[in-house]
Amino acid sequence: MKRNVTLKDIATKLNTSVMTISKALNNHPDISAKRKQEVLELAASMNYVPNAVAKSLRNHKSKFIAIVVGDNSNPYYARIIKGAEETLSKKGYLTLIINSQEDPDKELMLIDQLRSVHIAGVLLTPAAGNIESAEHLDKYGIPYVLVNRYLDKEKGNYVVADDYNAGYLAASKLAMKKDRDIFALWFIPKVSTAREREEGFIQALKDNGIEFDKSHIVYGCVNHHDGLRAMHDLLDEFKPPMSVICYSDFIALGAMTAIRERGLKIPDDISIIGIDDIEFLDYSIPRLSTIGIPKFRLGKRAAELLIKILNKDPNEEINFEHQIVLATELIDRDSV
Amino acid sequence: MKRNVTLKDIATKLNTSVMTISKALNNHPDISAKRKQEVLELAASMNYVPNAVAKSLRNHKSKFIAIVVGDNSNPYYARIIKGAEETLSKKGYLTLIINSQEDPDKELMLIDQLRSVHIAGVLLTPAAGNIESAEHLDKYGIPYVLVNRYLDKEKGNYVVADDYNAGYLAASKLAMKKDRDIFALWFIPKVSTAREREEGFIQALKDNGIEFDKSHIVYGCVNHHDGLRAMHDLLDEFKPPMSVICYSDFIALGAMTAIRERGLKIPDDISIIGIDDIEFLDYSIPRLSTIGIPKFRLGKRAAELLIKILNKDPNEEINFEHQIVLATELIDRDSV
DNA sequence: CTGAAAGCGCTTACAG
DNA sequence: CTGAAAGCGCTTACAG
Repeated sequence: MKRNVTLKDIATKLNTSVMTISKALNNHPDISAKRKQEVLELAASMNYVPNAVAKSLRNHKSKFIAIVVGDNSNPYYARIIKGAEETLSKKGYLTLIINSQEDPDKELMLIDQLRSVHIAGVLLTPAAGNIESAEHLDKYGIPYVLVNRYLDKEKGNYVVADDYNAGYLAASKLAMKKDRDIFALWFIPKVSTAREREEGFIQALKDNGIEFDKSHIVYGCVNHHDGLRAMHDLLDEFKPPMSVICYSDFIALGAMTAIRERGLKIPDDISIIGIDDIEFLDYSIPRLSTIGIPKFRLGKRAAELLIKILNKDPNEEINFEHQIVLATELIDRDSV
Repeated sequence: MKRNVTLKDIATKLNTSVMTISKALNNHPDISAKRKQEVLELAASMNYVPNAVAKSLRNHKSKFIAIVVGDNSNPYYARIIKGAEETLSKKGYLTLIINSQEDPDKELMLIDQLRSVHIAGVLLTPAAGNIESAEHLDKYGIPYVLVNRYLDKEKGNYVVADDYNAGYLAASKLAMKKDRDIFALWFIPKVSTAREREEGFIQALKDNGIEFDKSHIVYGCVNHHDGLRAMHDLLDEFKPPMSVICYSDFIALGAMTAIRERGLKIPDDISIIGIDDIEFLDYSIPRLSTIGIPKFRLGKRAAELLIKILNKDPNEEINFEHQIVLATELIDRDSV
């Protein structure tokens, strides 16, 4: 690694002090216009870049922001990350990506590792509803914003989608098919998105005069493989016509495959709806009806909120909290 | 941000010097076992974490590695990132994610920004064949490994897939359908993957006694939207039956949609094959035949190579280069 | 085996 | 407007 140009190098060339250079470069008022001009030009010609590490050591803060998700290659998280990265990068922050693999222990370990790097802040999607990571961040005074999932609906800073409404809209759509029983392929109930979506869909059914049979919900579906298996299990036990509401598009994708493998037709035999609006499922056959979750904006808004918190006047008395809930919408295609 | 525990805090409690603490914590030989034990216990009980920023300033190196890609939310890159992150994280490195948006200017700017943070190394997928970013990294002495695309086949450190073979395999498969002309929906030729895949497919056709008509290749397809539009254009001009080789699965996805919109059948009217093996296309109808690119391993191997370079003995005379090419394979499904 | 000195590159507070 | 001093937390020599 070659040595970078430092303030001292510039000062030496100009026969002046490091302080003068620092002031010129940082728009300090106590500097003559002439000096400033001179310094700026030389610095540029020498390809000077400030040493962020030294700054960080001196100021106890950095330009690093970590985003913690289950898996960056899950298209859902990938879009959230993109939204966050774009905003952060524009504001001069660098984005650290941390995959928790939905493992609370791993997540906690990684969060602790962040303590050592003067991280400016964290965007956190808590693994499996894990509350400890957030507690550690609080304990060490690292600012953070929860994204996608909240831990306590009434507390802290978070940006989530209106998951209750997502569940409500999905079930309302299915409720229109009066001739079929309703089943649900679901995620792990510990997570806020799973609980909210479930409450929403049960309420929607109630509002449509349908009492949901609690034994018709299959928990523990994480990915499309689970959706496939769970749908087959369902079809072993129950007969079409039926309706299926899926916690996620990926689960729906697996379920659709199972339905096809059984030689059944969508939506003739089985109506199915997903949630998330994963882009490429617009290309499935039939095109999957789903609920749009603004993934990119989830990341973007969370990043904006975090930056706002970081720039907050430290003398400001009110320790404000922001609980932002983004709207969700029905994307009605051909599977219901 | 609360103040973290420092060496000095520990030293004060133990009535000794900072140096002794540092030595105890870093397995320095010059320290008594008793002292060491004592320090280790106290440090743990005080929740001490070393200040990586101070270390970095002192040692001129950090634990940050940046991965530069076009778009982290593209499933192709997302898997490469995952492979890299997993390896880096295991070795104690933190992964910075940088989206170039395939814009060479933006990429260059971001790379320059990395100079300021004592970055340990970079994994680079050069935007649109941009050579400047790599030159800057060379200039500033920042170690890097190219991933997915190379700049000069004979030079530098890179990990790529055998794209020539990918093109060769895809075209060989299509060549079996003797009754139809072959067309290609392609990416930008500046990029090594595009050139290699093209050379491979043309050679395969030659080996099958087919002279490829150069006017049958449509360049400039980046995503599925382009694939859709390009396929429609093709169908305006040419009549099925025909075969289409697509630079990527995403382009193929768009093309398949266009074909469906025209009321044509795959593979009866049109044979189509992709490259990349994007996971969910296993669920398309019909299931897309494609060429498997080991995306995860691309990221993993590149990360491993970079770490090897970083840990290389600086006195070692030979400045070794590694040009790693990972095998690709036909994934034969139902679209040809 | 222990520790005082110097320095990584920068900025804050202060003196001139 | 200019600059000498001190310090952020650590480690590399080096002296005892």
